[in-house]
Amino acid sequence: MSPTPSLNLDSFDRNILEIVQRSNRATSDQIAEQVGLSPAAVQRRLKKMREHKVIQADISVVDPRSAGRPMTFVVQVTLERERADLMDAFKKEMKLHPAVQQCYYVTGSSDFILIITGKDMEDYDRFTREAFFDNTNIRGFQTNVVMDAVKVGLSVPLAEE
Amino acid sequence: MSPTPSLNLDSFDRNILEIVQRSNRATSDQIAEQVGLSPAAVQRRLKKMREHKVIQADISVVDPRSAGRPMTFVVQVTLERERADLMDAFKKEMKLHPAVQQCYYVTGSSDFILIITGKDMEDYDRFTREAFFDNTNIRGFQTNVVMDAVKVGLSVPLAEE
DNA sequence: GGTGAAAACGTTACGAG
DNA sequence: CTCGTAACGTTTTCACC
Repeated sequence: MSPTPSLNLDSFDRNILEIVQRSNRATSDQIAEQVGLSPAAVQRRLKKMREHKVIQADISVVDPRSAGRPMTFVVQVTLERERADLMDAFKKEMKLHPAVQQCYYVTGSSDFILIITGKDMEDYDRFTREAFFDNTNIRGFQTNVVMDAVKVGLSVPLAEE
Repeated sequence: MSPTPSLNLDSFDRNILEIVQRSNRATSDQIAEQVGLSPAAVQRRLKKMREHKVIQADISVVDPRSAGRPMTFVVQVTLERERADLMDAFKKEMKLHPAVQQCYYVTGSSDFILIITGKDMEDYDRFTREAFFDNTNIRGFQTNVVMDAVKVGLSVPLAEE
């Protein structure tokens, strides 16, 4: 369940990660200079970290507005029954649905928290019908409209320890 | 307020974005073949989209577990007063705090929704003290512990229109 | 881990549509 | 204004130390 790729990261690796998770278009030369290694060593480490899935992906971040999806919603979903098979079906549906940007299965007041993007309210309304109305296992959901995406990112701090 | 860089994207651009937001390490040759353009044309379009901030960033996604931050929390924060200056201060604090991966200012039952990463519960507890306890403007907060990050990403669908 | 040569890649100038 | 082709400079990759 937790195939954490145990690859021991030293402080060189962490410094490299700190840079590429801000910009993976930095050249090995630039990175090498900042971390105090040769360009080839930087590349070897990056290759290893990609192989071991320490670096999970290398992506371009697209402006949602340019993509014609200026609205973001945070949705809390509560299920009727927490049956494993029904939950798996729900997870699968969320993974496949293009409007779902993020989906977390959580403890607490609700069962799932979703981050949804859409063109407008009507678009969101359509999503809720498709995803929730047909699903008899959904007890209810609560929507928060995002007015300001104060901070958005996937970067993780790598400091201490 | 909304400096959407009006750069009209045609279907070539959208196809290119669709590829690079999954993997920006695809070479121009690979992209060119898939979209039906020459490698140079692909590069030119990518350059333009980066200049116009249609592509906001190019990043490596680091596995939080490898980074020593295996836990994720979704936090709903309610403010005491919605005063502009206090809110701006809170936003600024969230932007700066390394544990805060995402922060949304929302309408609805709560005022802010945060995605927090941490090493363990103790780590999270420390965060709440730092960020919330000292802040007299915070009425309360509710925590959801993430058991399964079903879907995580920043990709936006680019279909229709 | 470093070095250097070879291969792959991105960049740019040019002519054409 | 944008394409494709081709020459050019840069970056990555790989064998070797």
